[in-house]
Amino acid sequence: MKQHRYPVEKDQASPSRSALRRQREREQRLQTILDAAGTLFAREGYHRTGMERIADKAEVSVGTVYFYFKNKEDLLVKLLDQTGYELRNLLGTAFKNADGTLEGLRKAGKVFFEDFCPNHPEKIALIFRESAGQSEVVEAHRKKIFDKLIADLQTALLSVAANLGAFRSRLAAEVMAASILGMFERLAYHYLIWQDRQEDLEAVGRDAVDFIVGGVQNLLHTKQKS
Amino acid sequence: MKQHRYPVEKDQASPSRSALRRQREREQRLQTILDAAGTLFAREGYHRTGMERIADKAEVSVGTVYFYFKNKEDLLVKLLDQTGYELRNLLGTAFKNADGTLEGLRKAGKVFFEDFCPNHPEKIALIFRESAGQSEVVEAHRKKIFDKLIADLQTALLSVAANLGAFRSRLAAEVMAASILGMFERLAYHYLIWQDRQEDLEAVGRDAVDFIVGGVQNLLHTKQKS
Amino acid sequence: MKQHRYPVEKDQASPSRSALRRQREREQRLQTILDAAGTLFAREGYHRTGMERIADKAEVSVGTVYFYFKNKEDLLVKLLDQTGYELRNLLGTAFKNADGTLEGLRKAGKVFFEDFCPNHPEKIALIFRESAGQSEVVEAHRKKIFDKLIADLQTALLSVAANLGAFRSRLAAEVMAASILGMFERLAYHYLIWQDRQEDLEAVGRDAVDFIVGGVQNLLHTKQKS
Amino acid sequence: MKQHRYPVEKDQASPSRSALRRQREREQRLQTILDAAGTLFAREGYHRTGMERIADKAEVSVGTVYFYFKNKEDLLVKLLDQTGYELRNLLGTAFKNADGTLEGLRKAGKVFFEDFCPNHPEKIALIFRESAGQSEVVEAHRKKIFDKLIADLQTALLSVAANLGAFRSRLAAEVMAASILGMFERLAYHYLIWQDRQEDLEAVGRDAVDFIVGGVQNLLHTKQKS
DNA sequence: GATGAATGAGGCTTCATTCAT
DNA sequence: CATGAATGAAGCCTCATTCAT
Repeated sequence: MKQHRYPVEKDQASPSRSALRRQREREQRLQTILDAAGTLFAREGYHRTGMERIADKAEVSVGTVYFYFKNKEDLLVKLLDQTGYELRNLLGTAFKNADGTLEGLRKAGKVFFEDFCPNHPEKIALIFRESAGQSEVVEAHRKKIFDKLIADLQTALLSVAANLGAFRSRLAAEVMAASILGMFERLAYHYLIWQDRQEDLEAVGRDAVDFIVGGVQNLLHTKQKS
Repeated sequence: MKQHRYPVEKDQASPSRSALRRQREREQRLQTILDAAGTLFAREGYHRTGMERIADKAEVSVGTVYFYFKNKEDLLVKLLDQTGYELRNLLGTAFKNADGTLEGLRKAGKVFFEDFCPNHPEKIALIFRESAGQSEVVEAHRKKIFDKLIADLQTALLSVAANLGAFRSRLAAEVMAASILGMFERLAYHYLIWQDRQEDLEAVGRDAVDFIVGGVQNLLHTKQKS
Repeated sequence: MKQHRYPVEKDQASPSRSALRRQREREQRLQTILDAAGTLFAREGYHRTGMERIADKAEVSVGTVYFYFKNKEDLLVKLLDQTGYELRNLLGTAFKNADGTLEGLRKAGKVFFEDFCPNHPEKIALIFRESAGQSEVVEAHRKKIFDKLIADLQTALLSVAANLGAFRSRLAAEVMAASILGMFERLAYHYLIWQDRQEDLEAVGRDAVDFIVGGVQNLLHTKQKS
Repeated sequence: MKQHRYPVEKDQASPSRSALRRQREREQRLQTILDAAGTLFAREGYHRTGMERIADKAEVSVGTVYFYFKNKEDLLVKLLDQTGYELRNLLGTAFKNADGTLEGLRKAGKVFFEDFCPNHPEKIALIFRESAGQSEVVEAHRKKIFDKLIADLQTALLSVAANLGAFRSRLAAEVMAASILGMFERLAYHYLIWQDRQEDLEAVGRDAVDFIVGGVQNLLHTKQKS
């Protein structure tokens, strides 16, 4: 069954020029469709967006959408995965540039609120709203993405702890990681989607990071008072 | 066209006994339907739950559901409002019993993670998943609920600040309020819905509260005690 | 899940008059739809008949068709079963009126070619053409129907043998039963569907029966020469 | 518009060697596609088999299939014709080798049940199931094939009658011919497709032939020997 | 008030066929 | 000749909502 073949590298040693071009065009078209779907899902909602609308916006036929994607759900899953990957990359890079100190978290907050949010509000809507509770498959991907983000944050927190003293409780790192994600989620949604206060995002990010830093320090052993 | 009359109090000075009984039965039935819908929405998802399914579970006919609720969306909105009201009450009570100190936040965290979460996991699913991005009307209600919860938290934080010194930034209180809500949301969802770790909820709540306390202190100008 | 409820007897001791009427109307409507589908399937072919056409012909909406039948396949299966049941009844009755002799077969042939064929050509098309190879489920029902018809014929043949002497081979009865069914099938199809020679049906039936009688006798022990 | 040229013999007096090779390759490819389609139609059903599936199995592209065949229906028609031709040849040969006596029918039965059936079950499925009621064009070809088979059988029966005495009725020969075809059809389908009793096929064929012989004799005016 | 049969617009998906490369 | 991406009409089915009884 040769169905829904995603671009595969040719086995040939040197693919012909035209083959390369076709390959490129294929990926472009796939991304065009994905973008169209992403925009519409964020703007109109997953359920209220019909496949025909997506095809129209991507300037292809319905059949073409189905040539590149198994079904509507597949479209959402791919979009979700792409966004999750992007987000992880973004935060992961921030952590790497300042490992072992709280500087990593500061950078991550800054890049999230000052870069990601204003530039990709539709991805915020997608990952934090449209992908919620749509189907078992989508939910599974969502869980995986969130789990990975939490794991990354947890790792960053543990490397901080390695420098500044252990955490006071068994779950502290995991709880903080999930908390930080929750904060980012609700703050972005609150200031970007519900209220349109892009101009406040920088300040929000600063306060959020300070809040996080205070919270993290309070869960370290070296600190005494609570 | 038939109007959707919701149960209204009789204007009579002293309603007859049978009128009272009817009134009570009416409210009971309404709540039965609401409960059925809530359970199904949380378990199967809003869109995958048909009106007939709800009627069946409530042991009434489809027509009856439409007698009590304008439409399916109305069902979700009512459910959402009810849950929001409950949550606000719960947290508001916690704040009142220890106003002006961080003790209010501690109590709120405790009651949320140790009472609300384990007893109403379906309400967590409803308010944090099923009500997300279903329609403009639902989203508006959702926004209102979240705004109120944030406002409540903000008020509580400001009364803390009144005791312990002002916050360092204009937005601090609002940001912290939204952050706390986001934390509760993601933590509850993470530990209750995605993983089934009810037994950890207490510890999670403790760490979350400590995290919050640290965060709040870090955003105060003067920070001595809690 | 209270879906696709077929008319069920009320549990009440004495169903109200209106309930009885509704029940009757329900069965009538179900049959109306079934008839519409049967006619169209036979005339246009199962695959070339859309659900909308069926609904139109039955003067109901598409939704109503789906209220009474699970899906298009269900429609075909019910039709097939009904036809199979009818056919079995018809032949079975013929056998009963003359058990133990070849007279049963004669009667069965007569009733098939002179009653069933001219009166229900669309059922011939349905059972011998449209139901062939449409899906696993349909094929299973088809097999069951044919198996039963063959079993009935076999029983009749064996009761003949009980009178006139055993068959010469282990499989003889089964083979003859299937053969007779095949004969009826192809003859009906040939003279009724492909050529429109209703006027010949009677003669065809007579010859067919004589052929069968000769065949049966030739497989009995009592006869010597082959 | 492109025309669908079927491989035609070159008009040249002596085609070049390479032309010959090309011609051969063309026919091979055509047959490969036909075989792929035949297998899939028999196994999965005509409607449930997509053109892409056929192309895959034949290891060519969809476009290539359309180069050799006008459309999907054409594929089925060609397959059907091929099978019909094969079957006629088979039976015709049997008749020729023993003309004028019932021996021809015996041979035909033997070759059908002992050669054709076990070796080409997929062709049984194709001619007796998949080609039924698919479209007017297919049905027309099917009718033509059956008509020819019946005509052949009728001829054989009449040559028997010429030896042994006339048939008792005007339609007898035609009825018997159609009957025999129906018997073969249903028996093959019953024992080969529905039940997998290849091992019984020989015995089935013997009984069937005896049945036929008895039947034929019973329709002759004078009946002595076979 | 309650019932549940009926509605029909709208949604997703398939697949035979075409045609530029 | 061969390819396979693109097309889009057509099909099946769901389900929120209505309304006569």
